[in-house]
This record gives sequence, C-alpha cells and structure tokens, in this order.
Amino acid sequence: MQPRQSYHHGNLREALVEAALDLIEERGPHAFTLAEAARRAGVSAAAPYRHFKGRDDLLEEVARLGYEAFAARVVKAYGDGGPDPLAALARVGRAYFEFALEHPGHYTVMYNGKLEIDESAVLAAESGRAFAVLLQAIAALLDYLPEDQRPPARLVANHIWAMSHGIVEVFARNPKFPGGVGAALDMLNSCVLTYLRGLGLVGPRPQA
Amino acid sequence: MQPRQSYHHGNLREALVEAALDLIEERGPHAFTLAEAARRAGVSAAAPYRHFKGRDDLLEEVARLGYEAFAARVVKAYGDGGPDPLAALARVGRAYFEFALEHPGHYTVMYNGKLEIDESAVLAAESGRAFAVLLQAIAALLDYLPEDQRPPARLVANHIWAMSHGIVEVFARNPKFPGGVGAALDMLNSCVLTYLRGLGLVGPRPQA
DNA sequence: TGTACATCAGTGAACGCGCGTTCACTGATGTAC
DNA sequence: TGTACATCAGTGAACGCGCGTTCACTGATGTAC
Repeated sequence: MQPRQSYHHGNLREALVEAALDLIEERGPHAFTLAEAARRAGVSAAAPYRHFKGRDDLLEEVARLGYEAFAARVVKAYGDGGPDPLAALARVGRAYFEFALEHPGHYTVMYNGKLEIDESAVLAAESGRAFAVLLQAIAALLDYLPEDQRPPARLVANHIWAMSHGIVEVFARNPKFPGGVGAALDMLNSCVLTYLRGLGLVGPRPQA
Repeated sequence: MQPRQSYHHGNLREALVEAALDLIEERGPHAFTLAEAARRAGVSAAAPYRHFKGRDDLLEEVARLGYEAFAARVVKAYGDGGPDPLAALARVGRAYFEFALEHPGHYTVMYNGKLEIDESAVLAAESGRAFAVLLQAIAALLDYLPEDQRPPARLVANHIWAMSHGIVEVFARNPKFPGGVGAALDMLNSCVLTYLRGLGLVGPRPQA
C-alpha cells in the first residue's frame, strides 16, 4: 500500500494475488479489475503484464491457489483419521468452515465464481482431492453401521457438503448473524450431528 | 429481441427487468449493465431512464420483485398447513427449490448479490415473511415431540434453510450434477428426512 | 368524427470515466571477466 | 574489487472500448372540445 522505496517491487506477483483476493472478497469476482489490483499493489497498470498474461490469467492463478490451499487444509485436517471417525469428520468440517472464513476471496472464487475456469483439469483434480477426503472420512464412519442399513457414502458426503456450504453462505458469512462465527460453527456441528443421529450413527441429542 | 414495429415499446419497464434477470443469470449481478439490458430490450441506452432512475434503481426493482415473488410462492405452498405438518414442510421445501431453479436471476440477486440493498426495509420484510412461514411449518412439526426433547424451532428452521440453500447452490444449479434437478430435489428430501429422523420426528429410513 | 395540443416514451449524439492491453522506454539487478 | 553489459521488472503515454448518464430532440398517444 505505501509507496515502494525501490524501482522494483520485489514481490509483485504475490502482491497482485493478495490484492485480487481482497477485491474479490469486497466486490465479487466479476468486479475485480486488473487496474485496481495494480493500484493497490502500488504499481502502474502495465506492471502486472510482467507476471501474468492478462486479467483472466491472474484470476485463474487465484483460483488455482485457492483450490490447492483448500485441498491441502482438508487433507491435513483429516490426518490419519484418528482417533475415531467422528472426531476426524468433525475436524474436516471445521477445516472447511475455517477455510471459507479465513480465505473469503478464495472461497468466493471457488464457489460463487461462475468462472469458466471450472474446465481446468488442475482445479478439478484439487477439488476432487478435497472431496475424496470427505468421502473417506464418511466411509470410515459408515462402517459402524450394519451393512444393510448403510447408505451410500457419496450421498452422505453430498448431504454434509451441502450443509456445510449452506451454513457458511447463509450464516457464517453474514455479518448480521447473531452470535457470529462461533454460533455458525456450533450450528454446523449440531446440524451434522442430528443428521448422523438420523442415520443411527450417534447417540441421542448431544446438544440442543 | 426482434425490432419493434412502433416507436413506443409498450412494455419497456417489464422488458428491462426481464433482460436484467437474464443478464444476472448469465453473468452475475455485478456484470449486469444497463446498456446491455437496453440493447436486449431493443431500445437505445437512454430509454431506460424513462422508467428507472439509473442502473441501481433497476437492480433494486429486480431484487424487490424477487423477494416478493419468493415470499408469495412460499406462502402459497404452505397454504393452510394441511394435511399434516410433514407434507406442508415438504411443499415449502419444494417451493424454495423450484423458485431457485425457475428464477435463477432473482435467486442470484437475493443470495449472491452482495448488494447494499439488504438495508431496504421492504426487502427485509418480504424475506422475513418467507422465513416466518418456514418457522411456522417447523413449529407445527415439532409439536409432535414431547416438550422436553423439542429443539428451538428457529434452530431447526436455520438448519433446514441451510440444507436447502446448500443443495440448490452446490448441486441443483450445477449443470454437471448427475441426475440433474430431479436428483437434487430427491437429495434435499432425503437430507431433510434423515435430519428429522435424527430429531425423532419420522420413522426409520423412508428412502435411501 | 375531426382537430389542436399536451404529454408520454422513445432517439441519437455527446460527455467523462475506467478498463484491458500494447509499446517504447528506463532504472535496477546480477553476472562475466 | 571494479567495470561492461545482458536481463529483468518496472514506467507512462497511448489506444480503443463499453459504460452510465445527460440533453435537446421527436414520433406516438390520448384527451378536450
């Protein structure tokens, strides 16, 4: 933000990505402009072209980094799946939730982007990596059920993914939601637990 | 789209709203431009100013109509709440779902808009009207539970709202989702039913 | 039914603006010797 | 350690474009008589 000392920026590529994230967070991916990102990074409008092919290229890099960081975080949260499947699933849910709140720009690009980037093989792979972890966490949990009342892991994963996304979008990212982020995370936990109880997986009402 | 016969359009206000909805659906609310809406309505860029104060005024009208139509639809779906609370709740869920799919532009403005319109008292009122119906439907259902295991209706309403929104956003509006809209609606129903079973409200596994 | 006229709902040209992008340039950096 | 020079990473001016908005205008409509 403050004027540079030297002619060279030193870290312009990263600075532009950061500026883009801020802009996307503030105004959405479609309102992002290369000119404004350059301005925030303290360089001329032409400077970004030393690091990116153009506007869309920067946006794609932002999306790529987002998917990468997200997948890495989810994988790390799951870890070895211990000490028990429910705890591991809770960590994965928490990771999803925290990523959305700590990286709102990335999250927005990934889920509200409507970018044509979806085509990209790299992004699809990273996205699949994160979903595979969720699937694994859920399959481990479902193993506790007798086989004849075991629903498809993919269906359960879709359900839980939708709950997480819904609570993030409707409540956690809504500054007017009473109780704020903490209350939203509690809400996600109680929602998933009630759902799992419906599957016969956890005991009666651990929390209201 | 086709050139008008007469100098006067006859229905420009509505045509501009429609064009705006199409644009928002295609490219998001931030990418909407008054010029493009006018072009699609077949009039000059100045014509919209006979009907709206400017770009933001048209966008506000679009949002207003969206909230109005949404609330009306949910109210109508709930009807008198009969024949039983579960059926009434299912109708409300279906109404939410169908509105999102049949009016994607409105839905986007309402939930992905990030517009400052949120301030508007009219919109808040319409939005509250729809939520009140959901709350009522759920309260009626929760009456079947003994009082000491009855969770707060607002919490349950929030949970179900989040599920609906999540499934709409992640699956129903995703053209790549296998099975399409029908599968997504099934998914919403099975998700909510499993959740309600977790509350002790419905019998064991009515569907996979 | 016909005419005069006010009003309504369009037009098209113009404006200033910010954007994405290109280009010739130049200051800073790093390397060979 | 010092110098020459290639390369890198910036600048600033320029371009064409589409946008939102304003303005004087004009064609069409509706109403009074």
